[in-house]
Amino acid sequence: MTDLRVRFAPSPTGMFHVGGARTALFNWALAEQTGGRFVLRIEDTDATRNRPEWTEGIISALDWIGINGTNPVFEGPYFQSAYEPQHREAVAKLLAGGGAYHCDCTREQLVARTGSEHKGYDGHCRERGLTEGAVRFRTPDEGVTVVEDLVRGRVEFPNDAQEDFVIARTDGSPLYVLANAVDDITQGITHVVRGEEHLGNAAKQQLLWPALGAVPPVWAHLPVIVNEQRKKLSKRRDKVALEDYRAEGYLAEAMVNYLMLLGWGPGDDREIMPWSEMVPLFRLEDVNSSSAFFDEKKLRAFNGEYIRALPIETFEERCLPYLDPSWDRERFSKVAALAQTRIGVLSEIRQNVDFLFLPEPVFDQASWDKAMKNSPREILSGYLERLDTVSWDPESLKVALEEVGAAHGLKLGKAQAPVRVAVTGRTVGLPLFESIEVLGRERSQDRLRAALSRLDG
RNA sequence: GCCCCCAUCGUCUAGCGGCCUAGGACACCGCCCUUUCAAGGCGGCGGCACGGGUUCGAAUCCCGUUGGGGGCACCA
Repeated sequence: MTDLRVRFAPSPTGMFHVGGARTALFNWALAEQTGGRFVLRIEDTDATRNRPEWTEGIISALDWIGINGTNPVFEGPYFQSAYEPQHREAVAKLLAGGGAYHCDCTREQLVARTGSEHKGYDGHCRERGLTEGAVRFRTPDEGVTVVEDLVRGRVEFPNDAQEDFVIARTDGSPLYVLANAVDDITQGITHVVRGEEHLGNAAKQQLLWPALGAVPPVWAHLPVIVNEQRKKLSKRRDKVALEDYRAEGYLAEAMVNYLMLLGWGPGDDREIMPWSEMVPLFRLEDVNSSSAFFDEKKLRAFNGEYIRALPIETFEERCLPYLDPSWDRERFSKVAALAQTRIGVLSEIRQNVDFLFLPEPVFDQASWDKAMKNSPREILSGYLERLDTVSWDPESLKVALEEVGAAHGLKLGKAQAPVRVAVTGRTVGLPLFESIEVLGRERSQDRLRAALSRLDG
């Protein structure tokens, strides 16, 4: 099937959602695997939330996760608002063919007639022959509407529970369900792959497509991504902006890998897998139909894997945005490899190496207290003295501290604690003797002296 | 209230009637390695929501219950 056309149709909002990213990725995988096309359509019909920079944000977010270019073809963006004439034309056509009718009932009148807030429209205006008012689509009264969904199977919607829904407002402007269907038809979409929250729309659109003279697409409704409370991810309470993860130092490859595994798996026991290997394996039929929790812990573990797999030069470059520009690049290079196995997100690089560049290490009292337990003065001053003459390499620096520690009955594990905090400000971090080596003799000694006077102060 | 979807370790999943004593990954807990912390290695904890069927045989099929979730706008 080389004529597959999928689409991703976000409405422009301030930030691009990880859920949207997964939907886009699934669509993109399908396009790539079949040599089809991916069309981006910005659903901007709601003028109240529509700014040009939102669209740019969506495009750059998609670009970041590899959705761009010509293989497969990235088509668009199209703007739904630009197709309003077609939408109106479709409404007119439906009106003319009897598939839709005008209605001037107000919400209040409807509730008064049916005696309920939840009954739905009662068909009051069906035969009134109005020429003005909102436009309602005439739905069947009996039987069922069937949506054949690739991830959910056959889904049946009883028609008696489906009201004649509005497709155009009183002022003539078309509504989403209609516009969305018209655009999909116009743009030759063959597979509609979107979030589960649209399943109800599919029931309406399954009716709309034939009424508009088109054969319905293949439907696939993906499970929602949820938070720890099992609620759909919401921008209000959850961390959902792709950009935030990117800024923190998550690699696109890790994000893509993780997102693909939310609702889908390659079928074997592998999880860390490059995009190129996932694409040929991807099948909508294999997508899970139950909701999936977005687990940042696991994402971070994946990210760590990808970070460690980076060639060292690449790793260093990727770290640069998280370090001060004034910090010496060569000095950083000397410890980069040591830091690479110690971080899960790029932004964590800073706390691992800052002591090499700051005039004084960043101390926190808890670490200090914890490390200055066993003969700290003796260790510090003893080591300070040894540093005058010791040969400047990690092994010698280590042996020297071992000896100082032994003189006070402390093994290296205990003896290194006060030195580590004195030099780096922290109780955990890069290997100590490599750190001291890179820091240099004078600065290391300065820090030991400073720690000594801090102990007395 | 109505419609729809879903249900395997805490989490993401493998499983699509016998290969299951239910596999992997993340998380967690030990041990090893070790100058701290990681990384790495080894091991452990932990699950088929419940009740009925169908079948020689059910995590897998059917029904029900319970529990979650999504949707019911002249929003998208």
